[in-house]
Amino acid sequence: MRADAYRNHERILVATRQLLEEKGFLTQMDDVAERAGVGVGTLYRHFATKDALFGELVKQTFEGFQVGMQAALDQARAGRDPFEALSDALVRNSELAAADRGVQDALLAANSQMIAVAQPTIDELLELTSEVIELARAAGSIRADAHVGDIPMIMAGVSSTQNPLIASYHPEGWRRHLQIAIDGLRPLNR
Amino acid sequence: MRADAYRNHERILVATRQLLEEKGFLTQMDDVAERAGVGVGTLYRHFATKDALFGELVKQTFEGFQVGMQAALDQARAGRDPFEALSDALVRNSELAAADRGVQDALLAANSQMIAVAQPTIDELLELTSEVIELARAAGSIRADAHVGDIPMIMAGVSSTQNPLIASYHPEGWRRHLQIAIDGLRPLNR
Amino acid sequence: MRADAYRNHERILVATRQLLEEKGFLTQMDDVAERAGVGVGTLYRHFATKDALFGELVKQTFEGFQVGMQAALDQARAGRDPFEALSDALVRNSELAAADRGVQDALLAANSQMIAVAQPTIDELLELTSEVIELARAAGSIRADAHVGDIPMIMAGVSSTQNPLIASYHPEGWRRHLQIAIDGLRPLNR
Amino acid sequence: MRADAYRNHERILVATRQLLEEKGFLTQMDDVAERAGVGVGTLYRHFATKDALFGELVKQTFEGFQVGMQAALDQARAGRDPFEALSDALVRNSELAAADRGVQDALLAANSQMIAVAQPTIDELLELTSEVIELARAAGSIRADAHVGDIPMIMAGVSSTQNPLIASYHPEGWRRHLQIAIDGLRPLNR
DNA sequence: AATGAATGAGGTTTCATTCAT
DNA sequence: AATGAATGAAACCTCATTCAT
Repeated sequence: MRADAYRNHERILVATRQLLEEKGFLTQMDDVAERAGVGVGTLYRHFATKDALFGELVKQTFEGFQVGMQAALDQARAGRDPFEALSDALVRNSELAAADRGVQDALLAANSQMIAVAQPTIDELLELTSEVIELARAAGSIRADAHVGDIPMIMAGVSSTQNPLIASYHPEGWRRHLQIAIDGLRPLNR
Repeated sequence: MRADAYRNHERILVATRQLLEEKGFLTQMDDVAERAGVGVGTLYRHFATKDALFGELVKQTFEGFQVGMQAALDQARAGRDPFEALSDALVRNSELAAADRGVQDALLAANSQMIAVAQPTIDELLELTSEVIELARAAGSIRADAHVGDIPMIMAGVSSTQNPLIASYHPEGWRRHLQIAIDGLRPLNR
Repeated sequence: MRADAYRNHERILVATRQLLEEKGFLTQMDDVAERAGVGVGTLYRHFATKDALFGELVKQTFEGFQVGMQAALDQARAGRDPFEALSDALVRNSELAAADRGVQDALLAANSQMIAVAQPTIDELLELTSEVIELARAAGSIRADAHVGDIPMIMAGVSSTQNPLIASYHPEGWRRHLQIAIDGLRPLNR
Repeated sequence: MRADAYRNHERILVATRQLLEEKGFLTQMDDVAERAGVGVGTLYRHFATKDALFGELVKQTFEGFQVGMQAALDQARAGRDPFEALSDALVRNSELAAADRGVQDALLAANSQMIAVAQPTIDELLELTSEVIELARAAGSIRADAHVGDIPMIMAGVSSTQNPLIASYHPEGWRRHLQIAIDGLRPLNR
């Protein structure tokens, strides 16, 4: 039964991700249950509330970002130019976000309940990011006034840029936006 | 009677803007009617649907942006450095957006019905922007590969960055984000 | 439209009373709406919550009791023996309660939200009752230690006694119970 | 194994009683299972339905009343004044009821399914009561028209009087109510 | 025999929109 | 032209009961 419960848990998460992609924030609990092939009751056994469910997905997203940022930190420690490592991580994480439009849109409309679920993960991500920026600053390959808070801002910018409405003016244009932001992070006398 | 109708129209718009600021997307038609001091029926006489109402506000926002961009174009034509004029316009328009969080949030979660109302205005704004960028490119004060589509992306990024959730890491940080983006638009060998 | 709204208000109240009688506390809002011939939305426009609706009925019940107790007070002031007047009021009010089983049952299971609606009316009723008891005590026709709190207790007792489950042992037996309680209120050396 | 099952049975009953006291009729089967330290499945193995479980508690309550009434009968047969014995039994049983508010409240809102479980016990109790009243009537220490059905009515009255909502006007007031009812049962020329 | 995950009908309440007055 | 009462399709969530392990 443990195996069954685990399977259901996964199916629920997958179903939610799909529906968020298809129908956006209008996704309903009953739909999720149906798509996952479970009863609503089961859905609520796994996630006590709609916010808890959406929050879990947001958390998973940030866990994905964490992996990318951790890799950047590892590379920087191993001798690679920290700014290059950071740039790559931002591109990779933006690709994740682009492939995960549904959750990104949910995040845009997130309320504090949803965020609360992911907060610890977010904090860890910021901690990692902080270290990478520190290394880049020490190496002189980033603006002297770079600040960890710049990164969520850039990511939020890129994400909003991936929104279909904006993207229609420039498909895949988020890559440019990110490039512009990355270039803007370089030392001014580059 | 015409004056009365006009007054109601204005009051509805003002009420919606206020409520969007206060309660965000949870704003309801009944709330709007009450705040505007009219019946729901009257509200629906002025705006056939919720999307039409919110769309009108979005349109007004872009009309505000138009004013700023027109000024930039006028200045550039009068001899000012086009990139400087553009930068100023972006800052001014971002300030407008910051002062109008409610509508911005609605815009972020907008659906195509809402956008449709503002589409002509958006197109005009892009046309103006295009001309400014052309002048800047001719003057060599902007990246050679600058593209009109970069601007809505940057504005979307700044706006998402003004969202309270992101802003909490960096209040007024959107100014930095914008600065980074502007710096990223400069020619690489600046 | 005001007339229509009033009619609906009344129909809702009547429908609720009927259903409370038929199905007891299991009565549902949808049922009430259907029976009243209105949409659920209309039901909720008139009563913001289930408790508010049930509470209104409870309040009406106590208003009925008030009429009876006021009559007793008037009679006592006009020279009738206050204890006789009180007894009659208790009998009359118990008859009302018997004819209103549904609301009585709801009252038994009432929560504080429901009671809150009727509280002012209850307080007024107790005030009236207090005055009657005072007159009876002055006239020496009631136990010297009679207390206003005795009356709600007796009424609660009679009401629970009208419950079908208990009543099955003694239909109309509540009259006896009330008689016993009234006799118990007389001065001991009667 | 038999011992285990018995222990579970008891724990379930104790848990239900506690929860009925704490949360009243909002008590849920899951709550009961958790408090009892068993799974819901086990709970349902012991009691086929919620009504069966609550009914069992009601039955236990009446078994307690039986003990008191049996003692009264024994005393009356042994020569004590039957009315005095009856009064004492009523007081003792009311004290039991007061100490067991949860079950009493459930009883007040009971449906026929719940009652069915306790019916045989109730019948036995009434039989005992009948005999005591007969003795009292023979001794002339009770109203000539006393009837066994008077007793459940009085007990129902006292119980409803112990309800927190009513009791708030007169804490421990049920003792008075009972006293008034007992006095009302006395021969009129006492 | 025990467990607890799963079920899903059903409960209350909301809110964009319509329509009688 | 204005009003606001009415509508009813959902939305979220609960909980007694079943059933696979």
